[in-house]
Amino acid sequence: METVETGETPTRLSRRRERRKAEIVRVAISLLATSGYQGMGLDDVADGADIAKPTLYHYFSSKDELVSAALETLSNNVLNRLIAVLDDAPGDAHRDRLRALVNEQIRIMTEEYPEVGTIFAWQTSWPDMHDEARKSMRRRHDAVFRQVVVAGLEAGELDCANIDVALQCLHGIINNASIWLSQMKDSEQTLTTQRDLVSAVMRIFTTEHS
Amino acid sequence: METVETGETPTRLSRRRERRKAEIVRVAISLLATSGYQGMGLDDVADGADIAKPTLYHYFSSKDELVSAALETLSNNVLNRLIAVLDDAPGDAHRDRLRALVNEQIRIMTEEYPEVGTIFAWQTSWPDMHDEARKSMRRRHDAVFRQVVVAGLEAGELDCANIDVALQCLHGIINNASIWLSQMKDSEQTLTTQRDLVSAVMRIFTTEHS
Amino acid sequence: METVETGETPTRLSRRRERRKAEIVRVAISLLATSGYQGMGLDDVADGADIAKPTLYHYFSSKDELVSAALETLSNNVLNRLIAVLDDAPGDAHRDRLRALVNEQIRIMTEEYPEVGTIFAWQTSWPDMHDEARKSMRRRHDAVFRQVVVAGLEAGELDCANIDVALQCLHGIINNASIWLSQMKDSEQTLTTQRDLVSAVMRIFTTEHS
Amino acid sequence: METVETGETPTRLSRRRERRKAEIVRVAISLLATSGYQGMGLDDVADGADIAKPTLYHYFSSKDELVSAALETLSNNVLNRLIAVLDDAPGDAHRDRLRALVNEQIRIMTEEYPEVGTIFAWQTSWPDMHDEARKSMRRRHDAVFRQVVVAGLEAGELDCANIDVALQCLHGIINNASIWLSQMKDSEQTLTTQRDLVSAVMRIFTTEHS
DNA sequence: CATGAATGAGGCTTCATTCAT
DNA sequence: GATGAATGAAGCCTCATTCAT
Repeated sequence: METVETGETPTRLSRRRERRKAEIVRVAISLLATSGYQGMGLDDVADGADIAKPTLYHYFSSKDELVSAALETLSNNVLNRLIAVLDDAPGDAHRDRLRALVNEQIRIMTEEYPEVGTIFAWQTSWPDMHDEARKSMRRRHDAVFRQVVVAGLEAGELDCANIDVALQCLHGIINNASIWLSQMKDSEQTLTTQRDLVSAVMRIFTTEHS
Repeated sequence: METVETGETPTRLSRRRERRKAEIVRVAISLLATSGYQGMGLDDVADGADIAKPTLYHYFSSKDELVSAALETLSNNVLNRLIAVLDDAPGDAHRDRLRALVNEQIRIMTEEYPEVGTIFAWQTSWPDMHDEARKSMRRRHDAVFRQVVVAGLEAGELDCANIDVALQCLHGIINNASIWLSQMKDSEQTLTTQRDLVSAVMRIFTTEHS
Repeated sequence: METVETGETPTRLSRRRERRKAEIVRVAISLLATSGYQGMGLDDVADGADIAKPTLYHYFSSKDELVSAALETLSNNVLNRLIAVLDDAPGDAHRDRLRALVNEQIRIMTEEYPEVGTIFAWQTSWPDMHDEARKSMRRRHDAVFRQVVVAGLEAGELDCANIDVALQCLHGIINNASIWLSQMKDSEQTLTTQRDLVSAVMRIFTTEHS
Repeated sequence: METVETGETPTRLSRRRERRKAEIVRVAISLLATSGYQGMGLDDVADGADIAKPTLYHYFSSKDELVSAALETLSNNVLNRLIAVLDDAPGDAHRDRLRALVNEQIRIMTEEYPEVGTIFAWQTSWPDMHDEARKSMRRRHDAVFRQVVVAGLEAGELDCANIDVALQCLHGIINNASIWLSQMKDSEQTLTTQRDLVSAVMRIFTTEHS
């Protein structure tokens, strides 16, 4: 949950370094989401993290390394929350587990990372060097959902003609919904919309509807 | 093929100017889609149109004016194709008309504008100046689909709990699918996938499935 | 009074060419005065003369040639008017002739060329190539005044310690007054000020004052 | 020697910053005078200050901000020197004080700022943004001279028909003389000319001459 | 460790000038 | 002769990055 490469110096007061790093990454994720790769200026990152621009280079050797760290952190946080949902309800019906996953994903996007969809969208305009990281994220993210869908299909609880297409639809809906939902002012309406959204997604995977 | 602002001088070889303008806009649309607003450099536009950079200023007085023209051309082309589909089959069942719309939209995105989804996506990082154009495009685009869905709901042919949510899902699926589909190599698989995609979308609007 | 290099083709309907040239030069003089050498864009000149920019090159082979023509026309017009004043009153007292010269110069600057002072001011920022023309203009201009002053000094009508210094003062006063006067709104005040200005200049050349 | 905005951090080697800033401003003043606003290129400023062009932006956020600083520095330096002259001889006769002022102004223009006249001349072609600064400079500059002249008129030591006209003449003479004088090679002649110049100016304000 | 200073590369835009029609 | 089209050079400004303190 901290950063990945810990382990060398178990614990020391260089924890401060990790805290700073995490703060910088947090700002970077936010800027990446709102402004895109080209729009994220190191000036803005430094401002947001309350440090001077050259100080960034004590933590990340280049803009692209910072971006990589941001992508990785973002991936891990999202995946961890999704996996936690599955762990919390290991015995549920597959249909309910899928519903829970979708619901959690939507909550992540409205509450914590309103912008994550724009980062991992298929979209290009990112340097090639990050393609692998973004593809990997999408793959791992897809695997979480796919595993539940496959089990549901085998158990006869779910039903869709083409699982690849169905999962693409799922990702499309979720990515698109992220910013749309986070722009709603009325919080009650937001909740209602979220519920309807989950239902709409479930339609893609089920024949009879609740 | 559809340049705007024609009609003033139906004259002769100033057609060349319009052709050049259209070519520049074409390159701009492509770059906007692949690289985003910030990533679209006038150098690249000029290169793509085989002219020198300052020559761009004979046709567009600034980068933003070129971008505006690109957005407008893109909007008009897409909307015209969708409307043409509706006009071609005015008497069909609403369900079939919706299916035709979705199908056409997907074809637009795979054949002509593989990237249109990324331009009109909710995403930010565009100068405020273009917000209105992008919102307007989404609004008009949504209206085409909504009108068919509303008619279908009233006729009892379609059925969805929340029309706003359903349409958002539709747009999300389509936007997301655009680049995904255009990256497929095998053209037969592409066709199959398109068909499955349309079916998946239709699930959101219908209770019994064909 | 037309342009200088006439004489080859005595008269023809290529008079049109000369008229165009004169119009262009007129616009150029105005822009040179209000915007300076760097500020005078050929776009503006073409606009002001109601022709297209490349058409300028049919009349002047470069910006600098146009500028040269402008300087020459300006010089000639001003000098011609000053000489005409002297010719009109050949027998007057030298003091009165000087007063008439100063008065005419001020009228030129307020009525016809409000900006001429800024062009021939000592100021630099002009390409070297025009230095000679500007120096020559100043020399010829100075000669007109100097000739009267010298005659006045010899006749004992005028009196100044250093004729070079006195003439420099005269030019400085006149150049500076040009834009100052032309900014006055009240035309009666303008007249009064002009009269006082002439008196002030005369003080430099006379011991007893009228 | 007089940098503005000191006092905040009376600290140590951030003095270097102020020195650099002053150096840049010095170069800018010189270029503004010799080349005008449009002629002053940031390339030249950077060359003159022996730094790279982007480095300028560490000190001034735009060309216009640099120009503003240059105008302000120039104004302050000139006014301070003039006021110092008045302070040095507070008890002198008004006529002598005026003579001292004129003398000092001429020395400023020949020794330190040969070009100041061309910057604050009435001339246009400057962006509107600097109009206020230039007008303000002329106003404050005029006030210094006017105050002495008014006192001299009231005391009966000076005499001129129209004080506004007389002061305009003074400024015109001084501005015009600046570059003229600074082009003289022979330093003895320069001194003689300066003295004669002061005498000529004094004629405008006095009836009997020394 | 932290930062002010510095900069090469690149981005948008303007301008005087040439070329083809 | 007149003009729309085209462009190389230059101008102002930004940004990721390095260096010295």
